Amino acid sequence: MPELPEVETMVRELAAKTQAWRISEVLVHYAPIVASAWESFSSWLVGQDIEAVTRIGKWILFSLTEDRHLLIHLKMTGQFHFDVWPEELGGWPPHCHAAFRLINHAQEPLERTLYYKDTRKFGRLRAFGPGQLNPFLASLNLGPDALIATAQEYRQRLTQAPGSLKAALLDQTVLAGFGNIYADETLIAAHLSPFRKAKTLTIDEATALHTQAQRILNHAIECRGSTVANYQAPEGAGSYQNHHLAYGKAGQPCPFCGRALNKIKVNGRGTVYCPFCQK
DNA sequence: ACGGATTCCTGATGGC
DNA sequence: TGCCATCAGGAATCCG
Repeated sequence: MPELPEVETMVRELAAKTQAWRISEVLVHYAPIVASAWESFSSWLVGQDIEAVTRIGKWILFSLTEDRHLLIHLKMTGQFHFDVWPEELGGWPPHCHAAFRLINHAQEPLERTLYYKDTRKFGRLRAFGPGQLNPFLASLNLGPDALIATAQEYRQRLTQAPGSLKAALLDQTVLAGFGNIYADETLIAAHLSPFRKAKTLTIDEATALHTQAQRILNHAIECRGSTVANYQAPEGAGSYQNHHLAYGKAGQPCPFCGRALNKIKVNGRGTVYCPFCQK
């Protein structure tokens, strides 16, 4: 599922192919994916140039000219790919719900179409006009980015979070970017139990958690993310799933002690951990 | 104030 | 083999 490393990968690949391109036309094939006002959705976007593509936690932000923005959350199965406009394709590609026709005005009439694809249709697209983005972002109340936050910030945020460490890592208002995969991977690498009350983290434990999180998130970005189920970035699948220690490995030996990894539910999320190594 | 269930969705998987 | 139930999960929302 797209978490920080997957979203970061997509953002880099999207930036390379869309930055300085102009949105000339927008089509939406499945209306519920548009979560902002329907009437203004394409009008905020059409005719604007894409100045930057950035990541905010697990959100993807296209910043356009004239203080207009396209903000996307991929949820479970959202992804992007490039192709030609639906009419020229003879219809919509499977599970594609929005199409953005892009032209590069700096060169000869080059054009490409960016498709938003989402099998389970959980993802949402929002367009913002001038002055509208920041109030929305503020309402999300996102914590510091999991990749940028310091060890001290990890400790401050986590020791103020209610509930278990697993719940705290998944809570985007505590730290932004973790999802189920990297929460489990970070916890096992730091030898910390998902059940552990976040408030009880010691300085050393918070430091270890931070160290492992940085190592894992950066390594995962180098691998262009984890491809489990059907995640793909525009340039294809990632490979970090080959480095997973816990996620998807229930019943297999713990990499540290060799005893079987356990799978349980914590706050409704599948959680794989070692009952012996993670304290 | 917390955990838990529910909702949104579809495809993959497992059991019989 | 075929069919139905279950599961997967990000995050909002509601419920106890």
